[in-house]
Amino acid sequence: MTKVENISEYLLKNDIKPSYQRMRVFEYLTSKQNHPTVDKIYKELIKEIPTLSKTTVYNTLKLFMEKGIVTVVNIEDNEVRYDADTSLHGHFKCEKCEEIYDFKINPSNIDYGEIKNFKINETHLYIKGVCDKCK
Amino acid sequence: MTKVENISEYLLKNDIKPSYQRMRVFEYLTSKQNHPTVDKIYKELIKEIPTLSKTTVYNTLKLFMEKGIVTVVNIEDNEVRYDADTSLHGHFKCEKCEEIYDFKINPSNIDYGEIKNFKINETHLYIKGVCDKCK
DNA sequence: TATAAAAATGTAATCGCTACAAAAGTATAA
DNA sequence: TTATACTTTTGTAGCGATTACATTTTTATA
Repeated sequence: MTKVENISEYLLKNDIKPSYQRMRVFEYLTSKQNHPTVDKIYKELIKEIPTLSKTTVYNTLKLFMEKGIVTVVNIEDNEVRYDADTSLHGHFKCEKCEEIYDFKINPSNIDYGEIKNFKINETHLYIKGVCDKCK
Repeated sequence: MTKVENISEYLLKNDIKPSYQRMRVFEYLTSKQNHPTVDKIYKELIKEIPTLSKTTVYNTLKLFMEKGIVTVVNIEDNEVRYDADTSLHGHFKCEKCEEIYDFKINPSNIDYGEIKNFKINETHLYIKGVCDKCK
């Protein structure tokens, strides 16, 4: 995604009041490319924001989702990850090192088959396998 | 997928003892094309198998997954669905009627971008939008 | 500075799923 | 058949992620 230079402005532009917690959560999402879980975000940020509540992280992510600046990454059925890159791209999860890689998708190469005429709002592609390092 | 004519044989072929409960769960998965949740399977089957336990449904699906005859459909982050069609295909979920449609994918049309050289074990594509009926 | 509104926090409750032990069913050998 | 071991099913208890909700804190406004 295009780098967000000024988080405060970016949130305002998306109709979100830039509170301290919201800015820190968004900053965490954009600076790390690890598609973190709620728990990961909470555990990292509480190191620097000792009063942070997990509920705040949940509330914040819910708001970000509603405003469309964050998407969910559903790769495993027992963990929900979040991604501040809302542009079309795929996710690859290595079954060995558990790393998640982003990869580009050429929109014109997507094969919508018999649902061509449906109205398409979101496209999600994820792949599991073994990455180059672990092969 | 190619229709499973004889469930008992199909399970045996996949190294699964065809108990009554297992056959009924598998039959439900193949006869309905609704990609059911555990709860849906349980609630439907208990009408005819009054002693059925939800744990059995969980155990059975876990076994089917391990043996590779069932895959998970992760479209929503708060519900896990199951699919007895393990061949490559996409899922479309209508945001209005909530129906899930299968659609064919041409494997050669998948754009693996910069992860071409990774070892690919599973490919999942799902799309959200509005179906023809609801447009 | 007072008041109202918004956001953050902490606790309790809910729900899906799993762990585990007991009961029921199945296969095997004498 | 009967005894024994093994597998499967069942029910209960427990765990962990998420949500609901009331309270506290912060921010905005008059």
